[in-house]
Amino acid sequence: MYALADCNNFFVSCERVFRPDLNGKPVIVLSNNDGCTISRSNEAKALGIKMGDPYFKVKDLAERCGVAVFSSNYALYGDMSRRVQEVLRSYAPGVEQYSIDEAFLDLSGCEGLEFDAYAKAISQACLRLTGIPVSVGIAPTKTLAKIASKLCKQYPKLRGGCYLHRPQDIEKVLRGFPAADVWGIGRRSSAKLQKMSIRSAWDYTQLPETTVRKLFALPGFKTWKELRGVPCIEFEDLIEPKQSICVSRSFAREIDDLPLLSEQVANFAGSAVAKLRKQGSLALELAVFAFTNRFKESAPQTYGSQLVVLPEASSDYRTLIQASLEALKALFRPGYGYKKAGVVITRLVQAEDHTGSLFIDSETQEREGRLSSAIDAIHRSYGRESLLLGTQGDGHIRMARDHQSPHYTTLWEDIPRVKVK
DNA sequence: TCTGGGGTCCTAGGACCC
DNA sequence: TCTGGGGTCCTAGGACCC
Repeated sequence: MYALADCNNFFVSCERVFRPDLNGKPVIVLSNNDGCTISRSNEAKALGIKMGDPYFKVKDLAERCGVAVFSSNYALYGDMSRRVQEVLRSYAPGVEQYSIDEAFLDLSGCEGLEFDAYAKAISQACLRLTGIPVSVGIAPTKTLAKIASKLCKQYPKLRGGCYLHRPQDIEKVLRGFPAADVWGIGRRSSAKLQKMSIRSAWDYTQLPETTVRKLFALPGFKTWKELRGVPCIEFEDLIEPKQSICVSRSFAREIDDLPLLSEQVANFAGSAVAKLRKQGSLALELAVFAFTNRFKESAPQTYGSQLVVLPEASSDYRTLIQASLEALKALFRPGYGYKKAGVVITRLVQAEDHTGSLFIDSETQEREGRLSSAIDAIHRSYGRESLLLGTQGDGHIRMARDHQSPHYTTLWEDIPRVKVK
């Protein structure tokens, strides 16, 4: 058996932990730059605010209906997520953190348990110990566990826990569950199913195997089997190092000059390197991309990306930031207003597995390594923004975040910033 | 005026080999 | 009209997830 623990309206719930006056009221959380709606309370959903709705389109409605609006506060959400995971770990030998607000639990070896009561117990423990409401579904496959957890949100009577295992119950649930809402069936596949008059998850399970394989390939076939109770999506509780790391942002306004854009890109590269170093990897390639505002149809559009193959696998701040600036220079076209840019580092290798090049000056490398480690240490003690390289920006293009809550549970956000040239 | 960010897996097809 | 056959590796892009 697998459990899926899914935090209800997670970002909104995090805000409510410290603002209990907002329980029962409409609340939304916005993406970076206060751009889109990315989390909604049930009351906000009832008002018709959709996932991904641009804020400027729902602002009037929100003001009219007294919706509490928050800018996203990832320091808070990350910390609350960690707390929920901690509770979950006390309930299962294996926990796979699937996303910031979801985790799978491996319940093999727990066969003697009363699973329905267990699901409810996990949910209640999360609420009691973290303040976050969590829906826990238990079923023979991950895909069915996802569905079971969704049922908890639909039916408050389940009190946060649902055990779905008897074939007749599974059939009944799947008959009433839209195929488009199944984990693994996205927009494209839903459209195909729609055309075939396949509406419910049950209809999907009744398609012949060969049809599924042909039309929906291996991923669709796995989903088909999982819905039929045959587990085939593996449980992955080992945290593998990332194969690629991307840091990108939209800007509050368009940027048309290279020096200013360079500062931003240097910042993105710096953040990406910090993540790279944290997982103990080295990068062999780095790419920079930048593009104009695609919603502004009257303005000339451009999209540029540039790859740099590094001479040697590296996790050195200066090397990678330098490379990102060279790439940006190569792709930059004057006369365009860039709205978004990013840095992607790929071809990652683990530092301990890496065989160095015969032709590299190891003394220089050693010095670079010590410098980057010193930067890490300063960041750990005084915050990520306490020390920047001279090429990095100091926040000319501030992100719009007009509604951000305090960082209730984490440090460093108010440390004054020092720029060292 | 104002439209997010960060990942993984799979597959078709191209390049290359003999 | 007819244009060998079979294999591997790599990559870009599609589809999906939150």
